[in-house]
Amino acid sequence: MPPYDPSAFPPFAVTVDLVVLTVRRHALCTLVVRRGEAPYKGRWALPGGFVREDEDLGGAAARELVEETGLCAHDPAAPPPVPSNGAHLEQLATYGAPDRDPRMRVVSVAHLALAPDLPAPRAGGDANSARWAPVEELLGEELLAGTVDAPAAVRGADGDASGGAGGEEKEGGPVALAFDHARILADGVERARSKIEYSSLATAFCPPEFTVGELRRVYEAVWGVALDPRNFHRKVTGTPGFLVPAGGTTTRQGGRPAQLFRAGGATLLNPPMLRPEV
Amino acid sequence: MPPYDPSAFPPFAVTVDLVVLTVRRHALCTLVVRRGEAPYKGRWALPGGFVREDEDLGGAAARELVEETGLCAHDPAAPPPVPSNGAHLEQLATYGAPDRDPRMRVVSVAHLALAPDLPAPRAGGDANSARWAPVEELLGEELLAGTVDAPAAVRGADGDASGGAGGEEKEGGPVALAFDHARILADGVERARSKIEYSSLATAFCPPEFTVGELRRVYEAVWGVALDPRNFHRKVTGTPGFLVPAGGTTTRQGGRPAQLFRAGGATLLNPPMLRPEV
DNA sequence: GCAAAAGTGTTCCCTTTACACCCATGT
DNA sequence: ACATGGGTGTAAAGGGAACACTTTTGC
Repeated sequence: MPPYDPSAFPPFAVTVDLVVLTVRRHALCTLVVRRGEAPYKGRWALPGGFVREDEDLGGAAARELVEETGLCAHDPAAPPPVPSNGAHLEQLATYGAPDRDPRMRVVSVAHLALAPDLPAPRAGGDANSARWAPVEELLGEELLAGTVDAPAAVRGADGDASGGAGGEEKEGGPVALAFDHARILADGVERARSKIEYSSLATAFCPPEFTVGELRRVYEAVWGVALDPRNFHRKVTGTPGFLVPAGGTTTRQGGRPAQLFRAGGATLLNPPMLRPEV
Repeated sequence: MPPYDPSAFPPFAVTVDLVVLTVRRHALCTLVVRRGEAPYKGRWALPGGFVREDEDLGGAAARELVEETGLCAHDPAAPPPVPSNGAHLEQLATYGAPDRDPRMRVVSVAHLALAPDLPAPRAGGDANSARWAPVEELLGEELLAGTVDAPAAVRGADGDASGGAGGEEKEGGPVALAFDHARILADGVERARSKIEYSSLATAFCPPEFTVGELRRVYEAVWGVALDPRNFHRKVTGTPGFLVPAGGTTTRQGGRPAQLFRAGGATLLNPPMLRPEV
């Protein structure tokens, strides 16, 4: 191993990118911001920014999350600074292909955040430069692709980088995310989909007090399947420590009043919730 | 987001560190190298090195793996350059606390490699500066600690960094790994332990052809439990695509000749192998 | 009354588990 | 013969899937 002579290793810029997921109107959505500069000017991108000189990676992600959404995440690795607001934040993966940013060598440590339904994003005061986009809109069939090859949209984006094609995009059509953010988003969605199987993470999508039906609709939105309400109810209420009754009831979903619950202390779900085939 | 002016962001050094796991004599072992320089001079550390200017993160990890072990990893993300030798390589997590290296700001992208039992490590030709160490020796009860707080050994290592305490270590006693490598190793071991539950990853610890009993002993070594040989046999041979008969038999374990198998194409094990409680 | 959502009970079936038992080799 | 590990059979217990049915609200 060479000594740490500054000329002995190449300097990198290190950033954090955020996959912030939430469930809105029965659909899994992610926060995207519109780029104001080249490359990929005018394209949607995941929020993110540079890691500061004296900042931990998780701290940088938590800071970006607050800046973009006002959410205070509950990061178990960094308890002192941030008051928990119920949101979940964890490291996802790191992306560092040499050509992922045409300007320079950037390594991005992507983080995954799960948040309850929020009113509206605010990106530095500019309202219409940030939005909650359904992931299905951003990732067509790419989600089904394995980790073997880069998704087609990313390869295409590389081709016309900073060109005219990415000028202004209309809502409704399929949008291609900037950089390799489609890959990052797909990885984040897959992480969330698999992790709610065996953990209590799905409660991070819910408000502090929620009903069993609301929790079930989270699973249905994230997995894109329909679950049997009766078996689901038995499963989650029968797992000790998973849900604790909050005391009240609500009829905000219509029908018979439903008991309100809070997330219990149990973080692992054993045996896991089974995701139906196809 | 500020423009990519080199003065607008702090420069980082980016390294890859490797958690190379193997099973030797019924024990889960990892590859460690002895540090020849301060800080932590004389202490054991995970192998690793700088990411080069034009190199992918996975490529850097594969290069380090070859340099340290001669293994050619099968990285599904980078098929063209490296011929597969059966070893498994995947990204683990990224560690970037500001003070994790006292000399400068270093972000390390840790990777996890699983390898079959190898004859002996060679670290740049220096034989006794690298060894396979049982993970139980390197991590006492820390494995049971959650991700909440840093393990005690790491905090202690920070205290007497580059001091006299780490001069020469005898074999047999508990050793404290350099930097935050105890945390990285613990995370890697936990990843391996959980991932063999629901994937065919345990076959990466075996030679190309292996018996059901040998595969079972891998599970037993990684999990540290005893499994019922009969039920294990039924489970793995009954899962379609998991194992394919190689045609021959062997008596290298003694007793009745056992059928030889290869790893099948099935990469996911469903339903998963259940890890016994405690 | 009727629709809608919340819960409960019950049956069937598949998997896991535990263990009795037999098989094929080395010494 | 006997120890050792490989492999099959079988019965009991547990959990998931499917679904009939009751409960409690709003309209």
